[in-house]
Amino acid sequence: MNLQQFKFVRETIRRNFNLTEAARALHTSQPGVSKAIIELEDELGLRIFERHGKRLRGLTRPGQVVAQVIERIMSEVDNLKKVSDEFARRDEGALVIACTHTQARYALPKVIAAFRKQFPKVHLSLVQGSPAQLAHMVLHEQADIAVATEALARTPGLVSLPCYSWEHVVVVTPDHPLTQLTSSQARALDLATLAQYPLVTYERAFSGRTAIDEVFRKNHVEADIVLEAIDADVIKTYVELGLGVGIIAGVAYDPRRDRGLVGIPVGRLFGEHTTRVAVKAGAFLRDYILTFITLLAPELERETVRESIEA
Amino acid sequence: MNLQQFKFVRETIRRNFNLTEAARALHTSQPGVSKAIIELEDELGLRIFERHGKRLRGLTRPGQVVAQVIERIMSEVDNLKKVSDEFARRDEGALVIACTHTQARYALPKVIAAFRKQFPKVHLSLVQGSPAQLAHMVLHEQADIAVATEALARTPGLVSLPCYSWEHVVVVTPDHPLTQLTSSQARALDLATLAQYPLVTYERAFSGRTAIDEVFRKNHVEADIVLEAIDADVIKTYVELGLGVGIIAGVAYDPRRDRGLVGIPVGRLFGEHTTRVAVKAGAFLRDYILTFITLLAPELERETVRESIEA
DNA sequence: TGTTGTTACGGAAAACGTAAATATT
DNA sequence: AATATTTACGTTTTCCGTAACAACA
Repeated sequence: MNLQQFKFVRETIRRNFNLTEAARALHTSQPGVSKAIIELEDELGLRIFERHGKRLRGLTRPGQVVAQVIERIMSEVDNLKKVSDEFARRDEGALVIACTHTQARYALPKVIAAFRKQFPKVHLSLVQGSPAQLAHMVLHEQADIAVATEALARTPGLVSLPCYSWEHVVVVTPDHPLTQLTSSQARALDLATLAQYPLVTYERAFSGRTAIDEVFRKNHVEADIVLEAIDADVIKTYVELGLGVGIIAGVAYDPRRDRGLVGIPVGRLFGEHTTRVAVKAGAFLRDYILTFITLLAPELERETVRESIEA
Repeated sequence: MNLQQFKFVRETIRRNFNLTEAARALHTSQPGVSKAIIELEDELGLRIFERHGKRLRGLTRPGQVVAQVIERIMSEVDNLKKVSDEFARRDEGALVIACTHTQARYALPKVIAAFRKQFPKVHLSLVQGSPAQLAHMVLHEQADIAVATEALARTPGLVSLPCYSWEHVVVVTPDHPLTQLTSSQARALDLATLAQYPLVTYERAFSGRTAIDEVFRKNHVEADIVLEAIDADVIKTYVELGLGVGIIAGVAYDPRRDRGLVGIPVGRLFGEHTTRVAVKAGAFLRDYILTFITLLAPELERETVRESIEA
């Protein structure tokens, strides 16, 4: 039994039971992978892979259990590497942040600026995707942390912590009838009034869109969503074009920068949303990642974060 | 990086940083162990062990973290072996039960009889000790499960589940004044009455002795405990000798077998106690171990047990 | 001075890549 | 026929034990 065998098994599963691809991915020969796996199977006295003749097709029942354990072992081995990196070069390394457009464009800039000042040697990457994709990236160690409002909290295998809360805001062109509302009317802006206009907002699965739909549904108001986009910049562009009334995340509207638009605060009409940061459960957190999280969520104590992740 | 190195590091720590002993325990040469560890340290780019000249003295700060991760890795590797055993010979193997005397003598016989019928090929061992020792045995994989009333629930690293509840019973010789109580008086047998007599009961740390002390203390009654023992058989023997009044676990008194004694039920005078079964957190549970636990605690669902342990 | 850890060295074992054979789609 | 896996085999590397050396207590 050795780590090499585990690595081969893991990669073979990841490459859809194709030994050739697994071997290529690991820069080694295909027969070597085959042999190592067979030797492991022999040592354990069971078949890990289901074979149709010579083709690997999937995992046997014991194989499923073995694969789970191997996955955990390799994840700990990865942790070992991270630990050594951490002690060798405390303030150097890479940080891959998986986030939605909203986070990348509106919420993270300040945090990242502060982080860069503290850890100038850490190489930063921002990768974007849908919340479900972000969760997947962290789970598969393609990203260190994910920042989003949806999906993270209910993804098994992830540990997520609350960062900050926000509400939606309605944006319209300066000549739009809704701008004529008195401020007290605006505060009470109701769904029925809003639903008189065509709406432009987020795609399903982004930035509280599910909550928006839910609110309309619960109040039996039919909303006419003429355009969906995954980011507020696109939404704002089409609102400026007069396509309809925009509903975007509050953080995405800045009166100084968005001169062509008027923001109408709607309070918690569409609920209060909590953006969360997620990391892989059981992952070793390098010091600068911990720092990044505390910058993101200043309310959280450093030790609280570490404990929640390790538990 | 390889499993061999991990094994060496783990064993060296366990043998108090004595490479020579570690090598002996692993049936290999001492220079080999030394070299492997140094190579691992070089690869990780850090010293795991604190060295005074050439002597290993302890773990460095990074070493502590590394050791933790290695411990987890090796524990998963052990799981892998158990998994293969499980699938190779579902109903063969060994089951080491660590328990207190009370459990071994009074609670387990029925369970073990039932278990043997179901898994005749499993080799059973009963090892006894104080609850703290039992916890230690399971934690260090010298035993598969521990059964006891004390200590298990609050030992970190263990997962414990409730089996059954019991109360204490007072035992006296047939000619003892307490036998003259009417049954209604007996039901209300109070501490003050009891404390008029010398008492014989369990040692600290056994079978709810802490609860007994607590009850006397809280009620400001001075108890005269003339003899302490770790098991009910000893206690009963001395009660028969007339040394005093015995307080033992309810399961340990059987009117048919204990002819020389009279049992006086005292209800929950000394509290209600829950015997628990504990296994090491994260350990892979072989099928027959799971069965044994469900025999011990018939109230628990099989899947509930598995889930509590894996979580 | 006895005990413990590291370095040096050489034979044995295993790891791994190439080539060939075999099975699958 | 093309793709994929296993077997065979030989080279290269790593492993591991003995012996010698070095440093503690």
